[in-house]
Amino acid sequence: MKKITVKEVANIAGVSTATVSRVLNNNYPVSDDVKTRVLEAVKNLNYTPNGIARSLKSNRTNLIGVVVADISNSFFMNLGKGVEDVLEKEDYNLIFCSTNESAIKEQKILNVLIEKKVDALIISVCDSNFPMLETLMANDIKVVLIDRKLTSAHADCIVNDNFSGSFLLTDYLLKKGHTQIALLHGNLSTSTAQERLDGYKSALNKGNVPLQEKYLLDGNYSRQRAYKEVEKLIQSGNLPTAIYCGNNVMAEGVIKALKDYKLDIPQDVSVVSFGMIDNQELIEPRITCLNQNPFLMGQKAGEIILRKISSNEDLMSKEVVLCNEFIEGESVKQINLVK
Amino acid sequence: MKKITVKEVANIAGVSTATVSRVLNNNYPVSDDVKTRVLEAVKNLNYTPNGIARSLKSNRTNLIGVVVADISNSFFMNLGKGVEDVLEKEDYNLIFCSTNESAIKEQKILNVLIEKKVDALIISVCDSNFPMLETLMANDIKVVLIDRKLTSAHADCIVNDNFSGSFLLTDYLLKKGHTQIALLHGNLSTSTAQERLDGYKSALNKGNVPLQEKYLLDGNYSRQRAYKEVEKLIQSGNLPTAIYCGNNVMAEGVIKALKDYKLDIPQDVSVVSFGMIDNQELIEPRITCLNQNPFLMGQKAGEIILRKISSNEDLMSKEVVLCNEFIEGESVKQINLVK
DNA sequence: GTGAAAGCGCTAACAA
DNA sequence: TTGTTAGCGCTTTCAC
Repeated sequence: MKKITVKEVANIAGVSTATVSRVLNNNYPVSDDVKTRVLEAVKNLNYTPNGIARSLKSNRTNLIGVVVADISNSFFMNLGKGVEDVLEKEDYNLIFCSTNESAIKEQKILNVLIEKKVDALIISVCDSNFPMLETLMANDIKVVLIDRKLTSAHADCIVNDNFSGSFLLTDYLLKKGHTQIALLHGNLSTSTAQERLDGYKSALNKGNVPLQEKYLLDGNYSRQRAYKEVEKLIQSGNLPTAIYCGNNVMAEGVIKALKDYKLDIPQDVSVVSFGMIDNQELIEPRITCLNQNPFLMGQKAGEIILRKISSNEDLMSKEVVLCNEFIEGESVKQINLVK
Repeated sequence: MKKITVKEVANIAGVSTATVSRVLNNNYPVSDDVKTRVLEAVKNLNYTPNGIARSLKSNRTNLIGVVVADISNSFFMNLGKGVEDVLEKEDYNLIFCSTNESAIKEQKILNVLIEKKVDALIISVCDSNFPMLETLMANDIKVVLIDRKLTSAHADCIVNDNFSGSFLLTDYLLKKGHTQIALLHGNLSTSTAQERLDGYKSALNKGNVPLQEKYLLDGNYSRQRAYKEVEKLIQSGNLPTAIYCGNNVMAEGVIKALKDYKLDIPQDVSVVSFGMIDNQELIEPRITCLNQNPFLMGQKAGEIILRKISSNEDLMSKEVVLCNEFIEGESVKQINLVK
C-alpha cells in the first residue's frame, strides 16, 4: 500500500505541490483549469491530507484536552458533552482523560497532553494548588478551569455557586427541624468540597447549631467510600437524622447503603444531595437536591476556549459562576421541634 | 516566549541534536558525561519534546479513535472506560466521538480521524454496511468493530450474544404466560437490533405465539422515542402485557412513561430490558434484564488493538462473542394461563 | 497564477 | 561514542 501525499497528487495533476496546497486550502488564486485537475487527482487517488504534517507547520492540532476527575461520573460526562457541543462545530477533537482524583496521574496526563500539543485544555483540577498552570501557559496551551478553581492564580474558570448552594441545602434541613446533619464531603483539596463545607458550616452557624466533628465525613467523591462511611455511621450507632451528600455519586452510595441496611428514606434518615443522580426521576423517594447544569458548564468552557484561541491577545481572565436549581423531593422528613 | 526545541537543548548541552535525541529515547549508547549534561539542559530549559514532529517521523500518533453511537449512554461510556483501562498503560490517548446514530456524522468523524492519523479505531458502526472500512485500512488504520458487526466484510469485532440473549428474555416472558409482548427495538440497520429482533421472533415462533406487527416498535435506541412509543401504546389502548426494551436507554424511557401514566410495573405492564439501566439497584421494582459487560468489551477491544499494532502481520480477523448475565428482578408478572 | 525551495522539530542512516 | 544530514508531508515566501 503506497502512501498518497501531495507529491503524488501534484504529479498526477501535472502541477507543483504548492499549487495542490493552494487548491486544497483555497486561500490563494488558482486558475479554474488547474483547480479542477487537482481536485480530480485528489478524488482519483483518494487522497487525504496528513494532519500531522499540517500541524507541524501550523502549530495547531485542533485537539483539546479535557481532564476530569472521573469520567464515569455522569456529571463530568455531561460536562464533556457540553464542551463537545460547542467545539465540534469548529472541527476540534477532544481527548478525554480521567485523573481519578490523583495528582500524580494528573501530572502524567498533562505531560502527555503537552507533548501531544493540544491547543487548549479544560481541566477539573484535583488540587486547588496547581503549579502546572505556568508550564501549560509557557507551552502556549490555553487553559480553562472547570468546576474547580484555584486558591491563588488567576485563570479562566467556570464554577458552580457552591457556597450558596450548600448553604441553601443545609438551611433547608435546619428548617425541617434537623440538627444532627452529617456532611459527606469530597476531597477537601478541591475548591468544590471546600466551598460546600464552608456553606454547610455557615448555615449551621446561622442556625445556632453546633458543628459536630463526628458528622464531617470524607467520602472523597467516591461511591464506595460513601457507602462505607454510611456503614460506619450505622454500625457505630451514631446515625444522624440527615445526611447531606457532597455530590451525585456519593449520594448513590449513600442511598444504596441505606437500602441495603433496610433504613427508610426519609423515615429513618433524611437525605439531600449536591447534584442530581442518574435516573433520579425513577427513584423513590425523590431525592431533594441541587441540580447543577454540567452541560451548560461545558458549553461555557468551550466558548471561552474558542475566544481565547481566536483572539490572540491576552484577555482578562474571567470567572463564570453558574447557579443551581433547588429541587425539592420527598427525601427529607419534617422533625418536630422540642421546644 | 521562546519555543524550546532539541536545538536549544543541544546548544546548551554542547552536543548535536542527534545526541539529544539519543539520550531522550535512550536507544543508542551515549557516554554518561554527555547524558547528564543533556538531561541537565532538558531540565533547566523545561524542555518537552514535540510529539507532532515525532509523529511525523515515526508515522505513529499513539492516538486511538473511539467512535460510538451515543456518548451519553452509560453502556458506551463504560465501553470507553474498558478501552482506556487497557490502552492508557501503553500511553495511548483516546479521542471519543459520538455519531448519534447518523451515518453522515459518522462519515465526517472518520474523515477527521483519518486526517488526525489515529493509529487505530474502535467503532460501533451505525449501519452494518460499512464501506469506509476499506478506506480506513488503506490508510493503515487498525480497526476493531465493537458491539455491532457488519453483514459482510471480515473485520475484528467484539460483540454480545444478542440472539441468544434476546431469545432468553422473550422466552422468559412466554414462560411467565405472556403472549402480548411488544418489542421496542433499536435502529434495524445495526446488527444488535437486528439480532435481538431475530431472537425475539425465534422465541415467539418456538412458543407458537404469533408475531404481531403492531407490537414491533421502533425506538431507535432513543429514550425520547421510547417514551413516545409507550405513550402511543397507552393512548391507542393497545397496551400489551409486557414490553421488551431493546436497550438500556429505551428501558429508561419506557419506565418513565409508565410512571408518568401511573401504570404499575409489573401489575399493569411487565418490563424486561436488554442491558442494565443506570442505578438499577436503586429503582423499584428491580427490572429483569440481561446484564452486558461493556467494560469487558472495551478491554477486549483494547487488547486486540494492541496486538494488531505490535504484530504487523495481518492476523486472521477474529470475532469475540461475550455472553450476558440474566438478572431476574420483579418487573414481570406471572400471568395465569387460560387453558 | 504558478513553481522552487526552505523549514516546522524530530529521528535515523551514514560517516567519522 | 558522536556529529552531519536527509527527510517525514505540508505550507508559504519569494521569484518569475
